Amino acid sequence: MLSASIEDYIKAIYALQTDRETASTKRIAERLGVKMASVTGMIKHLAAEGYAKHKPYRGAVLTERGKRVALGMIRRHRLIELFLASTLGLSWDELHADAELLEHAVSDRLIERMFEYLGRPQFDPHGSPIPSRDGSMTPRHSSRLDELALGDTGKVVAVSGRDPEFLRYLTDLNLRIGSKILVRDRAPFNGPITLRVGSRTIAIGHEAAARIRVSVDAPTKGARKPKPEVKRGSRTSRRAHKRR
Amino acid sequence: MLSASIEDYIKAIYALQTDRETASTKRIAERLGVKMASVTGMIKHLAAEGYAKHKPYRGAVLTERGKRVALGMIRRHRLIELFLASTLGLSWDELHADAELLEHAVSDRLIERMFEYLGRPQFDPHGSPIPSRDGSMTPRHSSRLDELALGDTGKVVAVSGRDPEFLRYLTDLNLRIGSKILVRDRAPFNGPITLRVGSRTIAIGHEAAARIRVSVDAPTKGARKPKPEVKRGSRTSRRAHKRR
DNA sequence: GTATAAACTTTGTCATGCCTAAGTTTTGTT
DNA sequence: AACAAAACTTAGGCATGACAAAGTTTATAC
Ligand SMILES: [Mn+2]
Ligand SMILES: [Mn+2]
Ligand SMILES: [Mn+2]
Ligand SMILES: [Mn+2]
Repeated sequence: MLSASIEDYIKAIYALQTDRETASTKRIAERLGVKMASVTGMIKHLAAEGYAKHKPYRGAVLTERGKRVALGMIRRHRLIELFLASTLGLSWDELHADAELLEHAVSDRLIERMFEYLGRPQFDPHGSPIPSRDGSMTPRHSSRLDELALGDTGKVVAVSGRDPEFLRYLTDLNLRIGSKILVRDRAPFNGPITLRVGSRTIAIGHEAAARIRVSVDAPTKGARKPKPEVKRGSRTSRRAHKRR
Repeated sequence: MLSASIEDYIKAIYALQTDRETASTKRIAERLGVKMASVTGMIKHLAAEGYAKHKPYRGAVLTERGKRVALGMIRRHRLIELFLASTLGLSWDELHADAELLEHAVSDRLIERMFEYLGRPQFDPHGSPIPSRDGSMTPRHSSRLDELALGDTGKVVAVSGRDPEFLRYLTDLNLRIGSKILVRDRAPFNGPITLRVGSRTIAIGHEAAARIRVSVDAPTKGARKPKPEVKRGSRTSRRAHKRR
């Protein structure tokens, strides 16, 4: 059995090597809250055990074996978050810390029971895909909110950061998974983005917007991109979504 | 924060000192699956931290502080078992092993959410009382099944051992929490006890019967004790222990 | 191209929690 | 009382996983 530490290191390397090609010692250390010396030691251990390859002074990369472990842990983590949200009604900002510990303690049997109980779900409460038992994930065509064009409409499908403060901030703004949005204005120089969310108009920083993933509606034929700050009728979206 | 090991040691000492006055090194070691030398070391550590008193060559006794920890852990353990049974529908033989690990990983916040979700329950799926936040437990007036008299009727309210084999055996016999039983026969020399359970008649060993707690019905005025279904039933076991 | 800074590794140390082997105390015979 | 067995403690060691300090490599600045 792998220790909780090892599982967390593997998860961290996986997450980091997903943007960049490789996970640097420094970033792993930051993510896990340990010193770089400890990371070097663990990378060597992981390499010795066949979970990762160590390129000295160049960081770590997971082997196939390591990736399998990582996806297994992500599956557990996300199922646990969804399970806690579904049963105890925890809000999305309360989930991560508990899941981070429980992922190492919940038995495989329990995980599979949760999976069935939840109806074989595809996504967790943050909109992230839940890897299947064999490690495949349903990908989703979505855009970063900060990259939408003026007038675009869409629906929030996922949020990256797991910082509770950030998630509560989004909740305050009425932004949650499924929220419909319309881009009203985009200030230049990485300035704030103004959105229509439900009946409210909000401004959100570039930083935050980049952490929000949106599925953009296909433009309706004949629909004009609305001019910014202009009063408009109801937004036209071809697709009939359940409305609120 | 206390380590999982320490929490398990404290729980073990609590359980052991509840029968006997004191928890011996040997029995703690057996219960936790470690060697006696390890137990001695840990007892000294617990004593140094104020959770227990060590009487060398005489075992360990928890301090008030230690007892508080023990009751807290028992509360967690039992709430987790009930929560898993209620949500995922795990049967009583599947609960203990998972709870034994989860009790160390679930946050206080989650425990309290479970407590509310479950409607502030008093008993776990094995019928054991769940300590309240302040450490008090609802006691229950019940008798060991092996001490019932011939003709007694009652309801199963709790089962001690947590061995899955044993619990599945009881399930096969139709014995679960709430099952109504009637004592049909008691063989002498610690022999089997014959019971009516629902519409079935079963025989259960003395050993097993001692692990089953029953709340005995008050005898109805005018009700006859049914005759044991033995023809030559006169070598009757001595009836009535502590009754009435 | 050299100097400095940043990233990284190596070495040695420490706390936990377990074990084996050896020694001590208690208990149970006879 | 005397001896053996059982229960227990002590001493020494090992694995894990963290850290600090010191040394090395790579990147950046001038
Ligand atoms: Mn999470
Ligand atoms: Mn974790
Ligand atoms: Mn249990
Ligand atoms: Mn435990």
